[in-house]
Amino acid sequence: MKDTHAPVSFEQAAAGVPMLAAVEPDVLRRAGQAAQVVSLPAGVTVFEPGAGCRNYIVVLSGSVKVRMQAASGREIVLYRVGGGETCVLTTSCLIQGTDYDAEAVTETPVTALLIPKAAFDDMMNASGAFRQFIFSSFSTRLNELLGLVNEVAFGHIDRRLAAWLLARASGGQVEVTHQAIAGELGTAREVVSRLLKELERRGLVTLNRGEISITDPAGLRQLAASE
Amino acid sequence: MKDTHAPVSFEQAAAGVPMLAAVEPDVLRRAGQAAQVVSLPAGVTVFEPGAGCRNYIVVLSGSVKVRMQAASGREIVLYRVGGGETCVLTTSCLIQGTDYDAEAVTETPVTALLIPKAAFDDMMNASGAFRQFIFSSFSTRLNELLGLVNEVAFGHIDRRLAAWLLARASGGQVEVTHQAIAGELGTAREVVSRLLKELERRGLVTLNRGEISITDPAGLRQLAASE
DNA sequence: GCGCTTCTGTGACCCAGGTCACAGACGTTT
DNA sequence: AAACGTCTGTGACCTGGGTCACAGAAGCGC
Repeated sequence: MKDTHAPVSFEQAAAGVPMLAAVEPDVLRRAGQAAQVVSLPAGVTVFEPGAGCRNYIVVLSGSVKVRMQAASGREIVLYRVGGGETCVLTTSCLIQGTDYDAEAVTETPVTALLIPKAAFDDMMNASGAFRQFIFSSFSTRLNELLGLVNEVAFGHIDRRLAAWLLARASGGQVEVTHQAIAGELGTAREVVSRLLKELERRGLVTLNRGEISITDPAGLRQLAASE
Repeated sequence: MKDTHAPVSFEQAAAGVPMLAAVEPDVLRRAGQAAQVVSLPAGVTVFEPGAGCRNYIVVLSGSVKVRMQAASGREIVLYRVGGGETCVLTTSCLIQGTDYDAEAVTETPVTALLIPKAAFDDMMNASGAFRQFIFSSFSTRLNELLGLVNEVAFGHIDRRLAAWLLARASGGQVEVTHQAIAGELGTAREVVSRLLKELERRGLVTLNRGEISITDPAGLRQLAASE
């Protein structure tokens, strides 16, 4: 599926999401009646702490990041939701009827499928494939979060920084400000600047305003893997 | 349900777990064929990182704690599973067919229901009530873990200690060693000792070997709630 | 009682990383 | 090119909390 032409119909949308494509046609048809496809620009808040939730959400294209904010203003990214994925927090709120306690922001233009709670419940009841989808999403995120707990509780920031750079670099580059990285990792900008400079000194990366290039991926990987 | 007489039959066991009692009788009967009730003494390792998983587990009585261990040997408790609850990690491993990456240890004698994967799958397919059960477990744990991430990333240990004491004290008392608390919170024993002494100085608790008494719950609560 | 093990208390120390306060550097706008 | 906003680099500093190294205390077994 191309990003340039966002799908407009539910059918096209569902076809582009493997897990949905596996859902029984009649169930899918019913869901299609109630569902809608929306597109959002980058930088939009999808939900905030305290908000309720009445739609199940499947991201079709683009990326949404889900983060928590401390009272101090510091923040940490919990996970991101990409094309074909869903946001567990939403599922969770939907199922339990509770409110969100994190916030979500689009980081690129995003197209997404909104499925009202009633239709969601119907799918859950009627389709094993859909349940499978929901469950694996849950499991995956759960494991990610366990990893995050581990990292945050015992890991060092230089490690996490290295890992983050590797994970987010495409073509050996990342376009990002130090401030933004700080927000990802849950630390302060100065710390990121210092650590990055240190990495540059060691020849692992080169720094330019708003952009970081990885010059020694192996070295970075080693750092990221060190305990 | 009393702890003193652990249930011996599947029927008795299921009856004691509200969420299972809601499952359709015929589904439950099928599951009962395959399931078994086990009892474990305290201090037994239920699963370890890297272990696979072939049974769904419902704790009937007692308590199991699930924790992660860092390479350094420091550890942190992720959550505990009490009577009528299930371990999401197990569910997750079962669904995804992946291995555990944490460990679980009984902290009291435990009775539990083991349901083989095949029977579990059957229940999932056949019973909406069961699915409901699984999903709310997932959601609940997920939220707990989010809270934990938040705490660990931004919280201070004195706060967490205060909260922990309040959560685990029964009758204003906790029987626990400082070492054990350190393992709960993911810190070092000396740190716990120091902080506890400080709390005692402030008149919030009194300390005795292997036991902590809360003398000023309100004060502790205030500390626990402070940002 | 005596010795062991398990807890607890503490001082000394260290270090990652958070905070503050600026100073440039770079880009953009006008 | 002047001016302004955004990024980045850095020094100085502070502090929470982790580490080490012991020294008592408390309970336990003999």
